[in-house]
Amino acid sequence: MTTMKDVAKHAGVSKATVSRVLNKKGYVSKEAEASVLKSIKELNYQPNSVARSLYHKTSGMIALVLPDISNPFFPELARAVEDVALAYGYTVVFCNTDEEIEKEKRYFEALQQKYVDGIILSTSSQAPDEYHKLDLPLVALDRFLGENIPTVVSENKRGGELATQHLLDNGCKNLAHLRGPEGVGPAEDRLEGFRKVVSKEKCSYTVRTAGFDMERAKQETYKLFQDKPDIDGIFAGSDITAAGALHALSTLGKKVPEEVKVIGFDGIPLGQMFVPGITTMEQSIYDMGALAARLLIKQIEKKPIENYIHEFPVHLVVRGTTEEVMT
Amino acid sequence: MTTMKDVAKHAGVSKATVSRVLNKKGYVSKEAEASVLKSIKELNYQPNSVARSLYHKTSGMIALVLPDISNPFFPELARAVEDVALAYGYTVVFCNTDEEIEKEKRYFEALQQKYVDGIILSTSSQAPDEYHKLDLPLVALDRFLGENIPTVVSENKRGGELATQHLLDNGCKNLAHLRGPEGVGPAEDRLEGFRKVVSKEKCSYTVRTAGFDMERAKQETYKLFQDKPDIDGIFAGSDITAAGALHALSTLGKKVPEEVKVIGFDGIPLGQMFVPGITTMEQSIYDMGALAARLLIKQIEKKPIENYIHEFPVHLVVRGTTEEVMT
DNA sequence: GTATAATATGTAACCGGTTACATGTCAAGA
DNA sequence: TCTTGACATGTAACCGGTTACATATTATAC
Repeated sequence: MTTMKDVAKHAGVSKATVSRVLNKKGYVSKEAEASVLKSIKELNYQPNSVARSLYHKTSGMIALVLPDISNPFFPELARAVEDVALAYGYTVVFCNTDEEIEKEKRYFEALQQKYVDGIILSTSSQAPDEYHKLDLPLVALDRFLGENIPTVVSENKRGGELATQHLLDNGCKNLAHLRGPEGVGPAEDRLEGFRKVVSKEKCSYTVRTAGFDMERAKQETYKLFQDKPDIDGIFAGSDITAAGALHALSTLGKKVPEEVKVIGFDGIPLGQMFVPGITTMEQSIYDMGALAARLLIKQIEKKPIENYIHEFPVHLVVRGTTEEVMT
Repeated sequence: MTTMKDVAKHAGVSKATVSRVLNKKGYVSKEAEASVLKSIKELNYQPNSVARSLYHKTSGMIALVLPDISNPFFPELARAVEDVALAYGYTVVFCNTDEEIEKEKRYFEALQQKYVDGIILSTSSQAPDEYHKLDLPLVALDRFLGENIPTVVSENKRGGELATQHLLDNGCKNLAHLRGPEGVGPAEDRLEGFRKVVSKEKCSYTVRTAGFDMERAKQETYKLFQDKPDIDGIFAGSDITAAGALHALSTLGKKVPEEVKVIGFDGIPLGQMFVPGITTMEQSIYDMGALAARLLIKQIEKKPIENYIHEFPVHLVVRGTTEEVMT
């Protein structure tokens, strides 16, 4: 590896001058600059970013902390973050916490020691205070961590309302909501939306906790129909949950959408791969990830942030599980 | 941030002694050690890994270079890599190249400047020589890059054979293979397996390129049945491709598995979420990722590697798209 | 009792950049 | 002609660790 010293010697100048050329800072004569640039080329010099980090106390790295990249909701988010990061010259480190506090803490320690410039959090295991203690630029993505942390979320409550309304509009009389994990913001908000609509419309309903897990959703659906065989509309807390429900319904011999209608949430690609396609409340997953990354980089670069809460609209995407549509 | 200097002062020793305590290297008296440890606690000192990196020319980071994390094959792989990395104290940086040489090159530059300790490559855009020039520990994952680069792959050819044979065993007479992208190793190997069986069995067959893309697979399937309406068995190059085919078949009104049987490849979770479940050649995705990470770390830590080529067996998982099974 | 080895610790250089500061040149302005 | 400031460049300290080397003390051996 050629270092700045080598370049300096080769160009017949001091390290300082080389540095000035590289950073376009301070005064450098045309001749010196030309000479340095030539030497850089000839020696194929690449500045060492670790040395730079040490001095500047920044690393050009941002971390993406999420529960589990193999949950299909996250890859697209991660992809968006990485695309934006790349465009701005940042590198993305990713951390799967499985929502375990211990793992999260270990990551935070390691990340701080590496001078990561900021963190995007899609988990919420710890108390908000902990996050502030980090004294690092943060962005909350798909979670809410506190007033003064920039936040990017979907209109989950409204989505819950719209999804529920969609079932009712399609003639469902007995609704079930397979809700996401307790304590997880978006899941709570979707439930709230569901509650709001069913109580206003005074229709019969039930709520079961299915996490965001396909297998569990399947089991809960079996139980659900054991208890309440007349359910004709299911609002699943996620598309994965919907897939689980559809599985169970298929086994139970219930026809979708004729006998039971199902709507999911998220708008992950899985939904349109399914046959029939899963009706869902689509989130702008990629855009959310991209915005989160941009908000983080803004903070890192000390640029002002106008809004702290960014709520993305959700869109009803009607597919085969609620209406018989042409494919 | 407290530094070693602070700790040294507080403990009444020199930086060198603090370093010795931290690294358990060289001679340190019991008293000095106790004093240093106490100071470390009291000052809540955390060593700065950037400074350490600068001296050691290593970073404790490994990079995972893949085409696109939002391709459902990769999240599980990434997860496995990250799990192992975490266990060994490494951090994972991830890089989506979209199989573009330019992107890949930019990443490599950035990674070298950051002293990444090694790279796991699930892409193959560049010529093998380029990879050797890096002079960094490498592991090829799901791709073959050269004899002397440790490689972790599935038995793709054998998988192709087994999948094809499974269709024949189930009575298919007119086969189609929706092959993966040209030039991509696993896709070529699966095709080779397909060819081997169909030519031996002398059955009618056709091959279409569908990439690993659902929409394209759908379109190719439409075209396929336009040309050859009597196709009764489809070997899709990936589960995503299979999903696309199933979509098209549903639209075409072809009954699966009665009229047409479909088998995919990969064993991604999508397959079992589907109704009917997608029969597939299952790869040990997680195990492959985990092994790749271990092989990389072995190289980084200069431990001997016994085998350079690791071929994981594939397993036929029979689901609803080839046989009518109980769910 | 002296040579020798093991133990203990500090000093300073180094990793590869960045930059405050000192110094020097040269041209414009008084 | 002398002052002043823009321009140019080098020296050295610094970021926060690590370690070769020097030095000092104590224990062991002969």
